[in-house]
Amino acid sequence: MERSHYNADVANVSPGQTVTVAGWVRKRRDLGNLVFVDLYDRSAVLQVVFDPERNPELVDSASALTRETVLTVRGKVSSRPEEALNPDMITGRVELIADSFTIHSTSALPPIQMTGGPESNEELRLRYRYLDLRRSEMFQIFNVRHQTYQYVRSFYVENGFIEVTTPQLMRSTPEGARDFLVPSRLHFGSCYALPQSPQLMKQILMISAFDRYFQIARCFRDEDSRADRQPEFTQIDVEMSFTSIETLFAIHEKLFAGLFKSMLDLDIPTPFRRITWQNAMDWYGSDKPDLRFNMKIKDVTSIVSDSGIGFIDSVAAGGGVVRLVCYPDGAKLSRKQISELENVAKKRGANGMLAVKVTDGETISGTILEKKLSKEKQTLLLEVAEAKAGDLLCIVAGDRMTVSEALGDVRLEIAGRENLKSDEYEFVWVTEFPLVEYDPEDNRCYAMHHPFTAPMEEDLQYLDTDPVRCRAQAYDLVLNGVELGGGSVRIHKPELQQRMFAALGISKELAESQFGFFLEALKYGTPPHCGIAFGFDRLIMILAGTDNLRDVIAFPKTLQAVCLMTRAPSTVTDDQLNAVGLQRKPNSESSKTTKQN
RNA sequence: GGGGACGUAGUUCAGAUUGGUUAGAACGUCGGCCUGUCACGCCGAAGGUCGCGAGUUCGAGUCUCGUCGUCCCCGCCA
Repeated sequence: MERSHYNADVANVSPGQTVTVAGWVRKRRDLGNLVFVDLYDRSAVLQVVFDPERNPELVDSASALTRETVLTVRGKVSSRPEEALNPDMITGRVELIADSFTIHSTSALPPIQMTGGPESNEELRLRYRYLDLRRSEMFQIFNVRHQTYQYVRSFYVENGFIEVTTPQLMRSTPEGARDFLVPSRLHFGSCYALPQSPQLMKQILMISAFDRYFQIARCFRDEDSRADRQPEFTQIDVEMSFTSIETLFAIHEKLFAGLFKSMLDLDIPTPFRRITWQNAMDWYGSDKPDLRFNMKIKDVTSIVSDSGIGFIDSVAAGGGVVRLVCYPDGAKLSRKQISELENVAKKRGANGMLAVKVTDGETISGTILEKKLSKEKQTLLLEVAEAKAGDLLCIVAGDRMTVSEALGDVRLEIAGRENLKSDEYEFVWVTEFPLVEYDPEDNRCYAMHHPFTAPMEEDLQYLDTDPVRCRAQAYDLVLNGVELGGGSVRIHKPELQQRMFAALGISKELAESQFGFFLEALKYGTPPHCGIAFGFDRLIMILAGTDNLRDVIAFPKTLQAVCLMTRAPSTVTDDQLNAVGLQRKPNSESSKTTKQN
């Protein structure tokens, strides 16, 4: 008895026909002699009827059909009586009159909530992931994921990209995230590293004349997890030769507009907006601005300085800035609510936040600003802030970066509280990222994107003397405050690559020993190329409408990077360790690991 | 590495401020009844190391300390 139809398809079968369906029992409703069984498969729920007038010999045995029993049922499709139609079910106009059924296996009582009611807690869901994934909500998410794989693949194929699989066992390289190491039996004491991304391999494919490459690649980073970060994740990885940022942007605008049309039936306008990194920081206090609402940060340094307000004057004298966001109708806030808002700013490093109520369109009240600032300057301040009566000005003073980031968080907090975010999907390219970042602890610069990113032509002059001043030909694609992906034009000349390493304080010797193979490759005719990579899991989160990254990964890890279903990672035997030349260290760290197993 | 929240029947939660009889509810499970249910209904029953371990106390789900686990944030994540 093999399945002839998925449950959902039975809705379209004409009554009287015999079908065979298979699935799991969701629920049995025993009305005495009349028994209904909800059978579900990945497509839908179908009501199976055991009726003493129509299949008397089966009614008794239907009592065995408890929750999550697996069975195949053959029966006749029947139209439901008028009064028994169920418009909430795909199959609600029909039901299956069972002729015979086979129980394949029964189920222990499921330890998680399978349907209806409040969802079980995530710890249990992850431990019993196979049951969790059996829930239709979860299947829907993975169907979205599946369709997105297919859409993305065919899009790149249609646009002349070739899919190449790059190795999972790679060479460990310095810079960037911590590597997951894979010790080797054949090379006693040596380790492979799992790729943080296929970065160097895809550039090398450009050197190999592949011209347009893509891959849906697995990546691994041994760093602490977050709500939107897993140690193991998937990215759409792309590289292109002999082309421009303009073309790369255009192709990917087409990809995302098409994908969102296909998946969500949404018309995303193209081209996407663009904003430089500096403007994103100044206006939105973030390198991944959420443009679903406006509320730009405004600079008022020149208006409020020299007003005899101590902390402001000293900030301005020290080269700092005074900036604000205007909280629409925020004057209504209680002292406590304002203090909570101030804490948001403080958490991001601000020393404090001045909250100023706008009494009418022209004056402010309740703070030192009212006393110290002239009428004209108050009016000017409100003009710049674009404030109206009843608004609240949230003012922060300090160095430019701290103020931006603090107000960026305040801006998001206000939008969250007041529900200011529209339902739109606001894509934006953030461009001209800084090339490097100075790290005072290590007294050196680190690449903001990665060390193979090309500086902007006009900033090349600063590369050797003042690299922090260089902007990079690097870009991110941001959607509603989520970083979807990022990329850059790469360095394709060995000399420039050497200068870049020097700017990062990486000696010739170190560069040679760590990236020698790549520097060598660059010598053999490297085309100009650029690329980008997108976080596939985050994209699925948005398409599936979930805010939990673990929901879009079939078998995810917890924040502690543990798989609750398999209990990975586990300790291994001394024999296994010996084989690869490793020895257990008898300290508290290793005994901690032992306890988990 | 640091900060915060949580952990009580199979599940979701109350009970914790103010320590005190036998730790409750709903859903689920099991048994009985029920021929058009689809959150079926009605009657009944079972089901608890209160995460774990110490401590304070005559007495701890409740207070203290430690520990384990999950989540969220900072650091970290080119």
